[in-house]
Amino acid sequence: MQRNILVTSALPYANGPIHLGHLVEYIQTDIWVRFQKLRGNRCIYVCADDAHGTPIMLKARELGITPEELIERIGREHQDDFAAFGIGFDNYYTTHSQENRELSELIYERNREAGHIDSRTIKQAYDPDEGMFLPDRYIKGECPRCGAADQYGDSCEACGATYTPTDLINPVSVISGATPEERESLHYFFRLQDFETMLKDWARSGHVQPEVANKLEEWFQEGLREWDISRDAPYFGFRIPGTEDKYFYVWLDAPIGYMASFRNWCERHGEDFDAWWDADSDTELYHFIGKDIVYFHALFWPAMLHGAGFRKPTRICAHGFMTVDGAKMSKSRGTFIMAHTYRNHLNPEYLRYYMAAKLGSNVHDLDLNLDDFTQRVNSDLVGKLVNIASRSSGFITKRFDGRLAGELPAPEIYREFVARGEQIAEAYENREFSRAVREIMALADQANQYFDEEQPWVLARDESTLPQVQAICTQTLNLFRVLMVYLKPVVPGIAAGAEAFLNVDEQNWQSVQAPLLDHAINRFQPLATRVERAQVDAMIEESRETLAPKTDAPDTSGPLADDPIGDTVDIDTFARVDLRVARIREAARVDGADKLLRLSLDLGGETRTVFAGLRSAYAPEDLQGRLTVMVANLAPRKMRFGVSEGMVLAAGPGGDEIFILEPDSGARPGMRVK
RNA sequence: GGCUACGUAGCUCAGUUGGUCAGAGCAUCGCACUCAUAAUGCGAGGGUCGGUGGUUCAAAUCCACCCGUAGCCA
Repeated sequence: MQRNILVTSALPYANGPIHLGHLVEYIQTDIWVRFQKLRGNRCIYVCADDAHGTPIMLKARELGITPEELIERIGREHQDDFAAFGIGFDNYYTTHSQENRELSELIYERNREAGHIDSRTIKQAYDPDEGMFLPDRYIKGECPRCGAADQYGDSCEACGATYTPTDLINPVSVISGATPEERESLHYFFRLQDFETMLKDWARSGHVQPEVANKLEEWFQEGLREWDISRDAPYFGFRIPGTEDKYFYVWLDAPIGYMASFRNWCERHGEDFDAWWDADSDTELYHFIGKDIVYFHALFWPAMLHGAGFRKPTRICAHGFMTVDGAKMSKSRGTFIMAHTYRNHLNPEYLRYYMAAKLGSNVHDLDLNLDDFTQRVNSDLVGKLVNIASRSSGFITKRFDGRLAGELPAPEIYREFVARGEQIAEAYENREFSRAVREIMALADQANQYFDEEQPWVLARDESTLPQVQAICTQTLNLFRVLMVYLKPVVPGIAAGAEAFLNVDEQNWQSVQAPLLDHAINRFQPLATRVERAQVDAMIEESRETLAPKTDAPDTSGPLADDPIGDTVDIDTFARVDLRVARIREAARVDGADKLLRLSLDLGGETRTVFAGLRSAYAPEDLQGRLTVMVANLAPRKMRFGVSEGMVLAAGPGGDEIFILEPDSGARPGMRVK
């Protein structure tokens, strides 16, 4: 029976380009969708740009254009990248659409009528210069617990404390630099707690992965709380009906964007939208998302839908993040790779294959190991798979005028290949792509073994055994055809090349039931070429050049824009800061502190203990023995872990981008820096 | 800090309910072959399954604690 399946990927935010981390999700989703279509199911894949919110409003202002112009421009870039990676959306739309406005209002109104919306006045930080309320991430100040400078309004990256912006010491608006005031404002809330019973039942009945269900259990135990769904003007989004200056929070209309994109598709294809979204619809709804947005998709989203009388998702499929060579993607290391940079150097089909070879149905992170990538693509795709056609087609073309034999010499092997298709299909269906790829490659090994055992190149030397050569190659090419169909969801481009070579129409899962016999094929041309490590290196180099912190002209989005040069000070003020060269004698992690390292600094006659927030960027052993610069006359500060007797100088925004200062060779501990 | 996961050969990963579970691919080494994009086939070496305790006749597999890694804390 044909299934009707609606599939979504999370909406990319319209303020920056697509990178390899994004692509894990779109490639995973696309493989599943292509598999469903290949199996003969009706599967519609929709997505959209997530176009609303404060960051987009501010980014547009920074660029001197309207938000509409910004999201239009970014949307085009996104779609261009997706097309290059073979992501076959049935519809790609934007959340800034009439359909989305109508559906957002409808879902809100229905929930409000059912009593699931509250409103009340809350206090919030307000930027008097900009005339706007400030999200937590747009306020910075000193951590109230450990005193670390330059921390965001919601949590401290140095000590991990969480708090509200009003707790910050010396808070400033990131936008204007003004000191935020506390002001009152009326906000609207979605009563998530009304849906507790329904959500528990839903979460426990197989709609999410086990790991996700565990996480949801934890949230249930903490108790569900209402969710603030409104934001004050100015805001780029949809105004809440019945208000003058309140807007829907971007996360309210983002998932509704899935519906809106689908409605847009329905209108253009004459499809009945309601049949897919009514509470009792028998269609399936799959959402592929990253593990970071489970809360929105497995709690808020089903609750909102339920409250508005719509159907709930069939399945939430969460995946992990991508790392490169075992570490978080890093701009300075060149491993923060944009989709566009990748395709300047490498074939997108290879990334699809590599990801498929490592993706399971779990939420584990996926590591792109660059050496492994190169070897795996060359070995599996070129050496094993494509090689089957390459090594057998020459005989057919040269000796038999491109014609396959009339029957298979080993039909039992062919039947086994066909039979194995069900296990492979099951793996695809359960999103166990790595298992599917393993099975396909095991069959590819079998095909190569068959060819080796039969030794057609020996038989070709004798006229009398020539018919056997044709039979063997016919068998081998038929095995190749089966394998290409099985791998078609992963590498659609290579599969299309194989179809052209085999001179057949577009293949589907059923096509392999009957072998290709007494049939003319085309001359073989390389369907995939080997990857050279130099290509990978060139890609990394380009990433580094494009994204590493720049030192030249001021950039509208560079460090100077984010953190403008401070007020002028006179030389005497500066001279009061006593900077000294110090050697790092010891560096060690601090138990209980995620961000800190304990450093023993030799000042040439005196040793100081300093706690520095370097752990996210440096391993202790990398620091030992190095020279650096410290503030030697900073007042000691008592911390939870001991007293810090100074401060080490470092640059960078944080995370893995922290760079300690190091004097030129020849400097000795204790020397003054001036 | 709390929580959710993860830590198995040099690398990337499989290992359903505890009992041929110590495996695969790649890499390395040897042999064979020459049809093929130096591709393929056969074979070999390599791991006290993060650490320490515990439960059990039996643990990579269950429990506790510790170490390391990632993410979440609305």
